Amino acid sequence: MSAKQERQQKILELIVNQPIARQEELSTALKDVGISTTQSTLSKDIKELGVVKVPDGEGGFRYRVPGAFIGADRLVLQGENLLRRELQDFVVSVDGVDHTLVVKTVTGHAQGVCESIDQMLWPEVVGTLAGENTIFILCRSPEARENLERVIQGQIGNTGRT
Amino acid sequence: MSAKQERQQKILELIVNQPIARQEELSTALKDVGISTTQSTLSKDIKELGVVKVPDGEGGFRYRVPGAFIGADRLVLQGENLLRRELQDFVVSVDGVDHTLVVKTVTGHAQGVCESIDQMLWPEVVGTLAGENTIFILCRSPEARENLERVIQGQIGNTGRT
DNA sequence: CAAAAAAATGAATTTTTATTCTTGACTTAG
DNA sequence: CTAAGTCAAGAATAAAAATTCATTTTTTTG
Repeated sequence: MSAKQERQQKILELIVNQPIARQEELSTALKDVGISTTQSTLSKDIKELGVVKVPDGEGGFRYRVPGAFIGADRLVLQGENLLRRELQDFVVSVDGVDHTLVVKTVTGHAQGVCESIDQMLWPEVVGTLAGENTIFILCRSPEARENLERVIQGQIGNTGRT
Repeated sequence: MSAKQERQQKILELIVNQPIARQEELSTALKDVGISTTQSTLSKDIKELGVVKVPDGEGGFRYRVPGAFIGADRLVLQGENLLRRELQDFVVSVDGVDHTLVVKTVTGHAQGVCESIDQMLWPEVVGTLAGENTIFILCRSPEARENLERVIQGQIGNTGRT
């Protein structure tokens, strides 16, 4: 596991388990765990990981991993993070015409990927249907389809891995 | 409806329907709709609304309303926003001891509020149980309970309304 | 193994966002 | 009606986060 991967993994763990409001704080927390890095790098990590700064309802802020929870001892992905992984790992191709986007996956994974896509509740998505290795995504407009296509293509390319 | 409410409503609409990356952009978009305000005010609105800036997967950012989608023509709340509304509208009292938090609601709404609490996937929550007007929330520790209690109390107080 | 290419990193900087502080409008109690 | 209090808003500022650019490290490939 590369240094980057280790750091990013640790970032997720720290963020899930304690309220961290600023990147500097995160830097300090990482230092306590023996990982020393700069705000600059953390900003990039945070972007790659899809980590997000949310109002905590007490007048402050807190970084959150949208959809990650601690299962039996392991950090389990959900939502955007899960989807990103799925897209990276299982998607074979993305294509589409007019209102409809067609995503092909490794056989057996269309249902799973589709489920995650549904859960994103993208406003531009009207409905989805998955077979064994193909997903149809009906979008509100051809432009919406293009957008979504671009987003998914982006996720596939931009792995955040080493 | 106060000016503030109108503005905040419009902010949600704009953010859901178009990619907005910066508060200045939002300011411009609002101006186009006849609402003129400053970045300063938008920062406060965004915090109150729980709106969040997320990486868009294409190298940029976009503001999102965590869990809001367009139902049949109306903006429908979900997730944090729904929960906030529910807490504001239905919660009667919040109390607790040791690991367990007890939330009382208007009769008939415990299930609904509990559902939203579950969906938040708060790491500090071990499990929940709802009756008709009472929710039990079992937390990982008494401290976690205190935190959660504070968060919920905060939401109840901090209405974001006028 | 060496050279070339790609990726990762941090320092410095720019950009963006949050907050503070002040002012003015509106509300309420006396 | 007026004073005290609350709320909303913006200007200025402080704080935080993103980006650029130069450098180093790692990986790939010949």
